[in-house]
Amino acid sequence: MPAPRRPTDAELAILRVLWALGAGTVREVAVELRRESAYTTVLKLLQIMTDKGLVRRDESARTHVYRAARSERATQRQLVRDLADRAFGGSAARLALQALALRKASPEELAELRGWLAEREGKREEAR
Amino acid sequence: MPAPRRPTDAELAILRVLWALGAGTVREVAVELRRESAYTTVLKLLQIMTDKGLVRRDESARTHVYRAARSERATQRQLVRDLADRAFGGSAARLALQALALRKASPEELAELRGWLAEREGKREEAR
DNA sequence: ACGTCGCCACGAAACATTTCGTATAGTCGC
DNA sequence: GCGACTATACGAAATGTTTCGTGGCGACGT
Repeated sequence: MPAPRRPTDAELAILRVLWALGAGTVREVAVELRRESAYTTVLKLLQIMTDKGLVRRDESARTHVYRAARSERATQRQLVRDLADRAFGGSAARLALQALALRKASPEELAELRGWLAEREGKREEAR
Repeated sequence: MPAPRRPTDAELAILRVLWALGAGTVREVAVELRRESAYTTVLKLLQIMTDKGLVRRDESARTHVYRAARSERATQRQLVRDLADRAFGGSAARLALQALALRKASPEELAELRGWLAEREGKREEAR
């Protein structure tokens, strides 16, 4: 149970909706994905995802309410680590560099990046 | 053929070997993946990948020689963009920050990152 | 009470991925 | 030519993913 498998594409699309809503019924999720999937498709996916442990289901009411079992952040971490392993020889830093080379970062994002690097530098100094 | 589909896990494992070798026969690739896949599995995958346009096959000799159709770099770009779209709302910069938060960067990688950021700063100055 | 509607469960089709066995044929040494 | 070895091609099973239809059940209005 500590290692739920990597979410598939369709599962991830549903998780995105749940993260945005906080929680939601099948219909609410289906409405958000209307262009992509029929109601029963979303229902089936959510049932499968419940079995897999990707979402949790509150069955106290007749209309069930679903929540993502893991945070968006934790899932992103898992996906990044997975991609780093599969395509970047395990180096998340190399992955990061490729990502940065892709598009222009916003000033806020650049500031975060500088902050991270500065903190990292601080640690190196301390270590002396 | 601007849009070959995202390589699957098994396909990516083979591409990694081909990028490392430059080019290789089925047997050479299979040897690298010995623990994971039987010879005919690798052969089948390479045949499928040829159809998909992921690799190119030189059939001039009896023993065919395969090459990755796209560079490692270009494929990484595609995968990063894909993951950014699927899990980071399209923001490659946020993906990069998550990758860095994994804290597994080596000194060399940190240096690269500093270099990138410095260059970036330079551009901002120039733009004034 | 009855019809209608929304909801969930289930099954199954359609498709993709991954695996490997078997068939077939070229090549080399003898 | 014959046998051993290696190569590709092909088929098909096993598994995973995604799709949706149908059926049954309860709630609600009239």
